[in-house]
Amino acid sequence: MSKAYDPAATEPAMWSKWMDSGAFHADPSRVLDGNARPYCILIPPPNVTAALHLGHALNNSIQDILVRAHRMKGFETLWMPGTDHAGIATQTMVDKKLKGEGKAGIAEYKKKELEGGNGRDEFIGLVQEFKDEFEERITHQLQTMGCSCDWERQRFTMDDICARAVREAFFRLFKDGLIYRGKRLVNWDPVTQTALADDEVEMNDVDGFFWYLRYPVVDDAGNETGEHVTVATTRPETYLGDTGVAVNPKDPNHAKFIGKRVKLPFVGRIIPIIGDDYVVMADPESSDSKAKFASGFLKVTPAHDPNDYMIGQRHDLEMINIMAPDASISDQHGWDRAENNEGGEQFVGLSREDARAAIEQAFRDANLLEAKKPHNHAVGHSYRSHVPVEPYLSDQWYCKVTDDRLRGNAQRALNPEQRTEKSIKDWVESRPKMMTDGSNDGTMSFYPSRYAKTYETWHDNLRDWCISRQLWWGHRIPVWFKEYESFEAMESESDAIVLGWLKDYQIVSIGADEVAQSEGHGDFICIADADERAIELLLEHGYTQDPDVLDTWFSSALWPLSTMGWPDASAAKDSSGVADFESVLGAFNPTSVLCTAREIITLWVSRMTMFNRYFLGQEQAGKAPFKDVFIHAMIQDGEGRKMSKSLGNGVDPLDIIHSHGADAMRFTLCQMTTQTQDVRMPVELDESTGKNTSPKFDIGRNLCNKLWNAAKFAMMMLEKNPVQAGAPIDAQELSLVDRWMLSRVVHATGAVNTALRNYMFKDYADAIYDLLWRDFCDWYLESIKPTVGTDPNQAAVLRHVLDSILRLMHPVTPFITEAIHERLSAIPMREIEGFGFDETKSSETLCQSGWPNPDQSLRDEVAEEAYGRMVALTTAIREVRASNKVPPKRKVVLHVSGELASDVARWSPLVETLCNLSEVSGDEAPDASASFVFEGTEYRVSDLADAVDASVEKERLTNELASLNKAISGLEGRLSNPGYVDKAPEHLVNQTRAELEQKKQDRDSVQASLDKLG
RNA sequence: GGGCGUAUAGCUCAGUUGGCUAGAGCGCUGCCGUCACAUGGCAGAGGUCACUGGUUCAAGUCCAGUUACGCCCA
Repeated sequence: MSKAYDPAATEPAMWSKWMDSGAFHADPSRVLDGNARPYCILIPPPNVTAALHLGHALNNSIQDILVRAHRMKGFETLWMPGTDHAGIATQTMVDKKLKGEGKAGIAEYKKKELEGGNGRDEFIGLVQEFKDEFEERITHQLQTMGCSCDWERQRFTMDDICARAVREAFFRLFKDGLIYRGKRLVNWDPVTQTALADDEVEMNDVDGFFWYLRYPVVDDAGNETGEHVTVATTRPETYLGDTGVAVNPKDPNHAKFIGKRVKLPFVGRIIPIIGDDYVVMADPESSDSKAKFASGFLKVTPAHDPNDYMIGQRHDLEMINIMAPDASISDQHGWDRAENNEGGEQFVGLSREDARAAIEQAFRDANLLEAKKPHNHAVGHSYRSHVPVEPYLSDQWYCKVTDDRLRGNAQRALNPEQRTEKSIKDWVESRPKMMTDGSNDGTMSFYPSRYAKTYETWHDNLRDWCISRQLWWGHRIPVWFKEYESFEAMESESDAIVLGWLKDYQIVSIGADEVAQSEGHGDFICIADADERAIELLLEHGYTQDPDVLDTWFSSALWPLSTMGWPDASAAKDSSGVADFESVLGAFNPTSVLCTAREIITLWVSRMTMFNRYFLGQEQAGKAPFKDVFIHAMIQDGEGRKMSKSLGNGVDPLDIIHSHGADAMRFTLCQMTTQTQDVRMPVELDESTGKNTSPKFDIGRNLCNKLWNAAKFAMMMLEKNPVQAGAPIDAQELSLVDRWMLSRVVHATGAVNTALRNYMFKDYADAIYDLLWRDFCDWYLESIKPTVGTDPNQAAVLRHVLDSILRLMHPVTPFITEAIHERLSAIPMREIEGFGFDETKSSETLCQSGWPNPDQSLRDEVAEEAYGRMVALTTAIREVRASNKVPPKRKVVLHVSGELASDVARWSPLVETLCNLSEVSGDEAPDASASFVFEGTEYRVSDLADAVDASVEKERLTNELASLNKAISGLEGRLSNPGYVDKAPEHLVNQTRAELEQKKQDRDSVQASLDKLG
């Protein structure tokens, strides 16, 4: 074995070994036949927009830890891999990339499409290429990290199997009335020209203004009365679409205006003044900025502001859209300028920014601008194009997630212990059927539990989900539309034409409910599957497919279903060639745990829960798609900033693997995964490679090197003194150090199991770090050096312990442990009673070997106590050696008598080895010796050097005396407090008394040594 | 404005149900070229646990408030 561990020479070979052995392929039949318990994790599919960064590395490392540990524990384990098409992100990225290369961007392809060309398909082809490239790159990254996914089952959210799930889901929701079309205000991105979901909007603070505009009051005949009202607004350009002015009816100063009318300057439109509680009354003294800046009059623009929209609904105000899709002022999209024009044309065609300036100027010139005050406020921006989002009236498809069948079931999925008191109360009152036996409710838990609250409150404030996107890259909405001349024509024709041909379909006709505000008459037909003939027929009869695509999260929400072949697993089997596809859903849904970051709770966790429960339910809702949801920390750079390309602080996992190795990266990330919400990773630029790195990964690299060398040494010893065959060894008959080491293995196994069960990844890392480094290397290997070459039982213990360490470490450092195991497995083993492993599925690989399974009762407290005393003695001797500057190589004499002398003799040769003693003597120490205190008694070491420096010795003892006196007075203080003696638990009081006694003895011994020095 | 989180050694973080003389790794200091490992070993220095009150025999830990920072939602 090489002197240092070389990951680059090891990792590819181990990966091939795993792939060849088929170790990662899950067999659902073993679950369905009752031969194994299932363990399943769905990968949060990374976007194909970019390569993975360290956040993904962390996310996937912990999944792999869980998956590998459970595989070794004998679970039938499936880790489902895949990637996400990430609609708007990928489309934008490709557009940018094309432009950057001087090629035609999406605008050109849109033009081509409008002109009757094939622009859409051509552009999608380019995105497809981009996706292929990144899918491959991401897959390569995951595999290089060692991710033990079932790679034969890899999915992509837009592949055929996922597409079938999307169509089926859309159809069923459509048929069940949970998808509807509505003309609503959406978050409109004027650059990408698509609607955005609420959570795709980022709130940014901007320095803006409040403008105070004066609107003249008019009489019944429309003539100005000379009065004015002043509205306060942050968006003066929207005044072109005002259809009312609102006043709070409780407003003592302004309520009298209710019922009057005003005329919009230049526009000429006469609009009513209405009363509405929403309006904030003016209060210049208020600390609330709304009241401080308010004038008491609120301009109401229902087509361009969500709050105004609601006011408009309440008061039946007109909705007038004054903008084109690019957010320029337009009189072609709802504003009939001809009606009462008094100069409004001057603003038409201007961008919203220019219009704002022009309107300010026009009002100022007409003496209608009362004031303009600076104001910092939050403005929604597109998370993609980063421009302010425009509330915009448009026809969109909505998913009625507020329906109890979706929202209610997502809420009810939550473990009742994690619900707040209030919600449990509501639950009982409003939903009496909840939590009855077999309801499938209450099975999902968050780790850490505080995230349950995020989940809960998000649902409380939920609004219907706008699922259509005006994009090209995504699942095309499976709805075909035809407009008819009249309602009668539609009824007679469409029924006759369509009903005869389509087997499974759903029609929603305009003129019914949600679509009432749309103009004209027409049918929206949704068909159940992609029956080519049916689509042809629809096209032949003048139907056209909706040009929009679905929000990416619609397909992501189906991930637990689509990856498992729902709704048609036999079709999935045929198209994928994976023979056992039909058994997967039954065996592995619900999955065991979802590992993700907190920003995803609302976007994804909730929606998967809704869909899984809805689509897998019959009379009652189905099960939640996972039992546990583990939310891990987000990685930030050293300054607490998110890692991002623009900041240049991102780190590619492959760079870390290159410099430190995959295991080192995984271990470090595991150790960083505490229960906090952010972890910091100081990033350094390596000048020699031009790549980002972080010294934090040294810890993992060092650990791997330590393991490598310890294993090298251990195996060298085992070759010298091979394990001898024989009956299982009774641990009680072993030497102290062997019993101690075995006990440490029992302890560590318990700690590891507990840590993993509770998703405490740092605890897992620390447990194996301590086991390997502190217990095994620092103490065990050092202790056995003189005996392991000759003691056959010790060889058996060493063989066993190293094996156990490899197994416990394998989930986090799979490559190096697999490589060492390859050599170790050639060395014979002898059983030690009670220290078994779980059943090994295939002894060919460590990754399929059984997990250590010692009975926790085998923890040897006696050995741990005795060895602990030996360690304490060793430490005391080392300390006195160090403070007297004894060279490490110098052998010294230990003088002990009484009980300790027999202890040391019994422990021999541990103390001699660990402290480098030439002899243990029962004789009185010579004057040239140094003292130390152990368990309240003074002992001495001699032959330290040619002479002992008395002043150094004196200083050390004086310091020790001071610290002992401090401790004694603290303990005495505690014991002299009657409250403590009376109220504290008895064992603690006794413990304190014993401690005080010990310290006093220690102090007396130290004092005696000092006195001797004079 | 509402919610969540964080504040402990120079740095990155642990610290379960209150029992602590507050821990780990890195970094720092000293010694060590030693035959598993210098990616190492031994020893050491370093902390008013953000602040102010409160509860308690006992507070890093529980409660209230303050300050600073971060995230999410309006």
